[in-house]
Amino acid sequence: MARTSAVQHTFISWRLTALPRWGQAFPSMKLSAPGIIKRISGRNVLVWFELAAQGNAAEQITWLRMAIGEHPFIVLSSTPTDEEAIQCFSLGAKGYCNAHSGAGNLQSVADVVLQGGLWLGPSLLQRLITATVRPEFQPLIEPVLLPSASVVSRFSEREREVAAAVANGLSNKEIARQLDITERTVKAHVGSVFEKSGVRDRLQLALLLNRTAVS
Amino acid sequence: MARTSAVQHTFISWRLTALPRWGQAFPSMKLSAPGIIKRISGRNVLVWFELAAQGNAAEQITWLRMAIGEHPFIVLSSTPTDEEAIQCFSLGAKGYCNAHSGAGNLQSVADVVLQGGLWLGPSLLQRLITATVRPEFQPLIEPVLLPSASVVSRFSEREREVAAAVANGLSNKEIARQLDITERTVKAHVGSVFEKSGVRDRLQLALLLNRTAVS
DNA sequence: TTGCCTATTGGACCGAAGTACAGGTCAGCC
DNA sequence: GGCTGACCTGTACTTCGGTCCAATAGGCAA
Repeated sequence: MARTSAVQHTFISWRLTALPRWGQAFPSMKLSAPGIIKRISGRNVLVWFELAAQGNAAEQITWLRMAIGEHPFIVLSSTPTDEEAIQCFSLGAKGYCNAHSGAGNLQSVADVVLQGGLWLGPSLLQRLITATVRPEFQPLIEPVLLPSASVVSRFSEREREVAAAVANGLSNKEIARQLDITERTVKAHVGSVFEKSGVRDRLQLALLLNRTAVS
Repeated sequence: MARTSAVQHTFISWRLTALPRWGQAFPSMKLSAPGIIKRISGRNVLVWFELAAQGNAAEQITWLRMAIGEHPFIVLSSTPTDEEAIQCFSLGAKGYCNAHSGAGNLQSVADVVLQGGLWLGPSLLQRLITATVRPEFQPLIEPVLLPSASVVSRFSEREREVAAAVANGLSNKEIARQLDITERTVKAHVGSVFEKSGVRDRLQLALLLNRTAVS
């Protein structure tokens, strides 16, 4: 719960009434008005965006995304509905919850999102479950959990094997033993995997393949 | 139910004993051994992957994904558990079910997945439902994507910050810049984080915090 | 005050990771 | 036959990661 400390929480809202609650959840938070978002910099930024009651959600979020770039964002709605939630997720939101949620709740949401998850909220989750029985609903989690298949497809057989090993945390020496080749050869494969996937080291590769990374 | 006809079902398993059952469910199915998956081509492909009893699931799936690319896959386990299911879903599985399921059951699973849904299985589904109804349970997705809360809770503030940075793939030098401290100090924090969480290097830490493989 | 924890830093050290340059075999293809 | 790509290995080198042995300083509690 405390791990949110390194994160810059930026709330974007017209209202100020919820400010104390937000401040309680994240002491280091910042507040911006929707009209005057400046370029948000830094690595660990989490944006909380409260939908204006009037106006449609899609328009507001499209606009928001242009303002904040690639930072993950969570949508707060004072009149949440499942339809609106789905709309938000399809526009890239990482979370959707009631604007009147308490501090503890917000922290939970943040924790989940910062770990790369989606925060659905109980109601929508219920529907998602229903959807496993009633297939007419569209997938929700799909876009999040999927892999970087496009990158991997360019690996050779051997490269795939070493990449998988790296993604599981093995050292070069261990991979060498496992595949019964020289550590030197492992390095060669690892190197070309880096090149093909455009990462700089094994950690980033692991994050990429495990679909976690942010950078 | 009918729409499964156009789909290429590919089963990947060491065992052959279940073959008749699978063939009954999907007459046009194909079988591959895990060691020799060739590039799977075609549009409508659904991959069924049976976990080997020994060896961890994460490793097998990471490997699988690299072999099959973007095709959706369903994991079959002869000893299914909720924990393993969760692990599979977080690695991109579209379904998780008992390897001994009957033909009719498999067809249901296929239907759901082909409609874009997720097949959770009754036990996990039950857990999700319970959690949505009884709010005193912690957020659902949390235990899934979230961490080793027990480990993290023993970190100090600073250690949490550097741990988070490491988990996001930053180098010591970058972390130092970001936190405005010496690289030497970063090393100190990183070191004590390793000790507290019992991992040997930053890659394993990243995997641990991101809740992926363990090996 | 004394002790403990935390944060900070230094220097030295060593092994792992990654790169540059150079080779070698083997298969398929024009 | 030449060409190409995947695979394998070697030497040598630089950089990074991680550890050991220190030290200083602030906060907090017995």
